[in-house]
Amino acid sequence: MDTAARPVAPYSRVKEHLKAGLAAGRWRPGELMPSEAELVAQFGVSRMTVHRALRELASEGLVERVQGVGTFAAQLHRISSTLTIRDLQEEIAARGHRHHAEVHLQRREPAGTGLAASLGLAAGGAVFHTLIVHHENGVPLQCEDRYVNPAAAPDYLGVDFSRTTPTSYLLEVAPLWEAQYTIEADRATAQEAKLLGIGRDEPCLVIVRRTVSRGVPITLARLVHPGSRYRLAGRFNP
Amino acid sequence: MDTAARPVAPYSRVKEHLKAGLAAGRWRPGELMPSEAELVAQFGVSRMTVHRALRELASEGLVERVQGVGTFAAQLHRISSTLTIRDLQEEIAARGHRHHAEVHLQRREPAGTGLAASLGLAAGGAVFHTLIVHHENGVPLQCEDRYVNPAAAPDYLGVDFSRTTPTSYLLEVAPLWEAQYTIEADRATAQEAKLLGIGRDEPCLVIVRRTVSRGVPITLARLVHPGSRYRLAGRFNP
DNA sequence: CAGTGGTCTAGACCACTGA
DNA sequence: CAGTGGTCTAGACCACTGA
Repeated sequence: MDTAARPVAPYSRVKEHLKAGLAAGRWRPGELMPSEAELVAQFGVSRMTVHRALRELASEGLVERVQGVGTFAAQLHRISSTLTIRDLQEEIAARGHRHHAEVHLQRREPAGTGLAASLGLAAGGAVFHTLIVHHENGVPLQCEDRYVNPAAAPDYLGVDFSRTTPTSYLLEVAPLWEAQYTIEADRATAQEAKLLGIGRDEPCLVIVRRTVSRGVPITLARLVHPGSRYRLAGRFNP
Repeated sequence: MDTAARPVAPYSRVKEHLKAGLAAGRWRPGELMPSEAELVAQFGVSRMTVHRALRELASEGLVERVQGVGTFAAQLHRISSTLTIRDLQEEIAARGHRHHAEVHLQRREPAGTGLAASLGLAAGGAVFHTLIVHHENGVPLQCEDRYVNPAAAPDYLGVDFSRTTPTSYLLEVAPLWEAQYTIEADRATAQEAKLLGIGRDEPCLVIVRRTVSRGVPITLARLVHPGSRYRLAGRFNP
């Protein structure tokens, strides 16, 4: 047990002091806060130290800084949250449950116009397509309909997706990526309902995700989950 | 137009260099990366400068640092995304549309056991309850069923929620807060379906959010959106 | 022109790790 | 004990803003 109180770093003291002031409403949103020079005098620390405290508050969205003008309490009406999304296989394993995947489709196809545009392919170019159903303890949890840019993952069709997941494989092939996604409630298609073993009317949580790595589109995926079996959880931490 | 190429800050150059290396797979997840001293020699900058670059990469989750040991390429299997949630009224206004709210309920009630526990109230204590339907251009978009801790917002029952939203009001009363939430697809209750003007079978996106400010529970809200009218969007930025 | 924040340096002391 | 990262300082130069 580490009960020995570690001395708090000065930059952290400054940061917590300002945070507490913001929490107490000492500065209204948009109001001018103390300058670096004032904080230097108040805390008796160097300017680099208060600068770090303020820079971190800015990156957390708690204050806004304008060069030549000053530091302002942030408007808190835009709130960004953290939604941690893990690889499904890993997530199921972490619950101590058994994961298995049924691969229903894994082939090359000609890409339709919209799909080609979305993946940056020439019109009518080939695209890789997989359709995989993921099970947790034998119960279908996710229907993963995925298109992959062949240039980004040329060996995609040879991978055994009963052993690894496309997400995990693509993360290895294209290590750093960005993604945009939408989350909505919708019905499953007839095929998805059949694969998931649910009724046509059952609400599903549908995530559509487009992934880009170093400017190159990698993959477009539609992930359909029975609403009764899956939910997302997250937290705000302004 | 600011086409005059602003000189890139040295800490930023170091950071981008390491980022590019990670993107190119120069270091596999878990692998040891160059030390601060090596980067100082390589780039000819001071240690504070490379330290800042590495600290920012660590806070973005791209590297992991262990004092006394070194800096390692991060495992990228846990990905956290940014989901920006704005006040609904503001979001609708930003689309250039008209927002209006129907207040169906605004009263004090005895809290049930589970609710009292969730809001940190004594069993059987009073709780504030509002039921509000938000419309975009006259179409019901969100049914907001909300319970509020009276201690946190004593004047809540006197607020005119046809003019402001509970979210916006509570942000003013309790400026800094944290929230946990879940997102799922479900059916609306009979009452919600009626208020939203949808069928009992229509899939809905349901967000349940519990908010805490300075350790004090503030509010518990169930936000129900017709799946056909609302979706969430976000992006990953690892 | 005074005041603001953005950044960098060269040096320092420290805690921690593993050989 | 050598090497690592965590932090701080005192000073500097700069870009930018608004009076």
